[in-house]
Amino acid sequence: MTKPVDDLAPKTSSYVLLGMIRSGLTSGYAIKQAIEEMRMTAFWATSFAQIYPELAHLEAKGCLTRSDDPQGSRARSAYVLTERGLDAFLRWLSSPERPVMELRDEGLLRLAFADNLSTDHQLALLGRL
Amino acid sequence: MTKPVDDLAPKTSSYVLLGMIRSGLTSGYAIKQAIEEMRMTAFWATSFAQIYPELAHLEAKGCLTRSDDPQGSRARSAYVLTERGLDAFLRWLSSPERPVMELRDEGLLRLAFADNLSTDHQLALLGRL
DNA sequence: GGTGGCATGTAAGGAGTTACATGATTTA
DNA sequence: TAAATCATGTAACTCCTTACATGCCACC
Repeated sequence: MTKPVDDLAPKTSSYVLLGMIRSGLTSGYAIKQAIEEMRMTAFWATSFAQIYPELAHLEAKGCLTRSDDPQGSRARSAYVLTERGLDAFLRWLSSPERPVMELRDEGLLRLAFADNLSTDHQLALLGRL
Repeated sequence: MTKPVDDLAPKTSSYVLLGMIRSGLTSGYAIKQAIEEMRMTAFWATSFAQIYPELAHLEAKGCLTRSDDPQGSRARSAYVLTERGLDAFLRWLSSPERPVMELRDEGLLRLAFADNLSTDHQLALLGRL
């Protein structure tokens, strides 16, 4: 038995990378830029410290192929999807499982405890939301 | 120089506990229940594995005082705020810093990549949001 | 010559999760 | 008597963050 494709990229952040590469972005740096430019950070933030190790990991799992893509004498990597990678990505996209939806809102949390403050401090708190 | 009160409870989840105890809840179990009943999980989730160690930590820092509060022969702990604890809580509540607001929405993420699917799969995806 | 952008990465640690473990009490 | 609820906790792990480190290149 071969392992099911689902195991190749267990965490959602992996699929962000697969999807971005599928969209034609080739380097980690370009992916990070795109995530910010299209304001994907609003509902799925990432960092370089996540992206680069995860690209290596996805390559090791056979979801990506890496190649050198130097700009002059400045090194750059270019990634493309393998068939396995594309397959994993598309399976995730059309997976019937309920998608994760998590919110952490410190403003609402403070609001929930606002009865501990005086009226003017409560107003100030609302202003900071 | 004594340490500033802000250092006593650096993470937001600590203040949830301080606030709940301030509201008159005494045990970790009761706090967890209340968080779920008032649907605070919608914007700030927690678990027992977070609550119990953190209560011990806040006690060690001098923000809480613990006492035995058995129910029959079933053990239970009761916590109350110390002056330091109350002080830390109120400072957090009226802190001028921008409150943290983080969203992780896998549904929106999939939507952002929906152009990789056929029309009927796209519709199915919308149905799963 | 310095600042800012391009490009890739590592180290250390914090915050939170799931799963497990235990035992008493209440309710069906 | 079995299941649900009350009550507390630990172990192992994952994910993610901040801070750091390096070096090239273009522009002013």
